[in-house]
Amino acid sequence: MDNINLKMLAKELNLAVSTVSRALRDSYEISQETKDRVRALAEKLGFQPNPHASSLRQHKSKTIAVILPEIENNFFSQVMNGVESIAQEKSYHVLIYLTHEDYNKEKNFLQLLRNGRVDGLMISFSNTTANFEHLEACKNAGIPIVMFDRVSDKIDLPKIITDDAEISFEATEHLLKKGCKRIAFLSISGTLSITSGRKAGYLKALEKSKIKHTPLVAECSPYDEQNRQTIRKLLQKNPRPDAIFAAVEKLAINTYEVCNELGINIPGQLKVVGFSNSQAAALFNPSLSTVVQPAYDIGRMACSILFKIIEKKMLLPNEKKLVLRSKLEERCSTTRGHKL
Amino acid sequence: MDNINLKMLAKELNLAVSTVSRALRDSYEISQETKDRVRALAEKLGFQPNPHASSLRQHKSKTIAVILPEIENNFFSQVMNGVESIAQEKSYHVLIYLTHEDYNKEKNFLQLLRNGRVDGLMISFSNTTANFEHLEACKNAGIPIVMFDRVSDKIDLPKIITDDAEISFEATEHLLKKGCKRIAFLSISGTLSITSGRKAGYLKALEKSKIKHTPLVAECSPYDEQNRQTIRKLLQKNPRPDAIFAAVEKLAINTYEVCNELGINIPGQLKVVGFSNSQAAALFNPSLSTVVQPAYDIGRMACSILFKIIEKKMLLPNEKKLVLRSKLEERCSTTRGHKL
DNA sequence: CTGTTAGCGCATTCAC
DNA sequence: GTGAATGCGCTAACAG
Repeated sequence: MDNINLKMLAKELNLAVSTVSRALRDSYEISQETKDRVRALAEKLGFQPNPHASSLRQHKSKTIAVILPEIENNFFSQVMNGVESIAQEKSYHVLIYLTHEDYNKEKNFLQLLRNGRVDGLMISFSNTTANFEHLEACKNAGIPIVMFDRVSDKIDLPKIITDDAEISFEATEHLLKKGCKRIAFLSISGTLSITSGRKAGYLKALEKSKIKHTPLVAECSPYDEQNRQTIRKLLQKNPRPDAIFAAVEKLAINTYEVCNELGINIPGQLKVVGFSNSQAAALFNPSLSTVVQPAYDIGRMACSILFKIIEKKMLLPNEKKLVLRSKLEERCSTTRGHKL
Repeated sequence: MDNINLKMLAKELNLAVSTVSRALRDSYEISQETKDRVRALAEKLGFQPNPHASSLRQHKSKTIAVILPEIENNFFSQVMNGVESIAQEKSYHVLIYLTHEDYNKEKNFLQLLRNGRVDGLMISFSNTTANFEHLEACKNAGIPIVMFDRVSDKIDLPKIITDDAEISFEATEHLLKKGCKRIAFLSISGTLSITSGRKAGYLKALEKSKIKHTPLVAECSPYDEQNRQTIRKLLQKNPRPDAIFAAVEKLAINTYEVCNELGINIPGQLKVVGFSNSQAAALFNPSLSTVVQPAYDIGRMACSILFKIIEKKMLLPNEKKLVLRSKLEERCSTTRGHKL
């Protein structure tokens, strides 16, 4: 029941603790014979070195942390998948923290990570995060950090992002090309980098268009019912928007729900395009045109770069700010159709 | 840059290390004045105790591990969300490990957890897991363990599951009631508890029905394209099944994809019901009838019970095997309709 | 109420 | 090649 440790192995083998330690770590100073004996016994007893002891001793934990706003979201779960794939290659452990869009939680988590618990961390900010002292504190403590997706330019740290403004411009132009004249933009509240990027792309496309209608921007929340209410109001305006660009997956879903409820036909009366990483978007009624982010790759890249920092390798210039490209998938929710 | 530690605080305050340690942990033996002084300085310097040192000393890590087959799946991400909510209440850290349905990875992960890295662990088996020695080893090492969803009766450990057989019986009867006469059952391969439970419910419903057709069982894989191929073959049989019961979310999605491809009308030519925890199932074309599992609650319960074990509290008899109820959501993919 | 001392289990000097 | 001794940073037992 009590865990075996080096001391027990050493006693059993009539060796010194240090010899056993070295043998297990394949030190060149140890004879093959001794290594074999030691390993055989370790194997037999299922010896597993105590990670806290070696972390304490070596000042490294073989652990990284990922701080996310939420996990019930295809984007973030795909990111996690990517992160984990790299961590597994490196035999690292992964701690996961969910802020639920709460700055205070984010702050507390970062505080807990400030003393050796992890060798590095990756973060995507909550939408209530307005200052970055908590991250600065970790940075100053010397912890390797990578930001991804929801990042900040106010901190000098590597970031992995996507081409939010460009792809949003493209998505909005796509709607314009389909004949839309009153396009609404739905996003989560806050001053998130992705929100402003996506909004900028939307505004730029409107600006560039002949129509130049007043932008219709609605800020949403993390709560489905609240968002449906916001969307209901938006769609009951007169004149009604003829398109919605949802900057976040769940808002596209909420839009569909409200349209079903109000009997608004997509794409006849309203065209919809939304950010989404769900395979199921193609199965919606009608199939949803989406902006797909390379979520898995974001996770892999962010984690790879984190390891480069941990291993004190030099970062290439483009690795300090890596921009991956999203893709617009045109489907039936934006097809040109007769109004019903 | 160098982290502050108790020794530095003690020196600065002209106190003994142990006094500082006790003050920070609010020991009753320390005077209020000293506590205040210590805390003020600790606060000022942003002191955070080294977790490895205290874990080593106290033989506890304030960390639990969750071992999952995958995360890109609404069921598991909701479970994670539930787990995390409890862990956060307890101020515990959460390590996540993804087996990707690979027994060897599962085995390696468990091995890494066998020496103090975590205070407890939760696991849902991979579908390639056929023996449980790896878990037994952890159990014998005295690590608190809870199994959830994909569990095994071969090990005497607390399990949180859902009423797979009952709800599958109900789902199959639902299809029968809608007039289906050749119902196929799609599940992932392996000897998973959930697979056999769901299959048993399906078989029992067929058995009980007047029709008693030969069961149509198709085993699928983790690979979308392979599964679509399996489903294609199934749907090109003559006579063709008139219903599919998908025991796992992604297989329902694959079914829709194949139907779109082959021009098979749902629910006209084929009715579909699938396990799914996706909010978006209601937006499918047609909306998908689903078996919804209480995933978030599974996560919360599993984690709560794990903490009861960690805290050495007695488990109530029903906490050793807790069965939560799933719910059948009837939607358009199973409405009675004229064949096209 | 506070200080001294002794490890937790491991990796790393430094001896021999 | 191997062993003995030291300390990572913290907590706890024992004094006083």
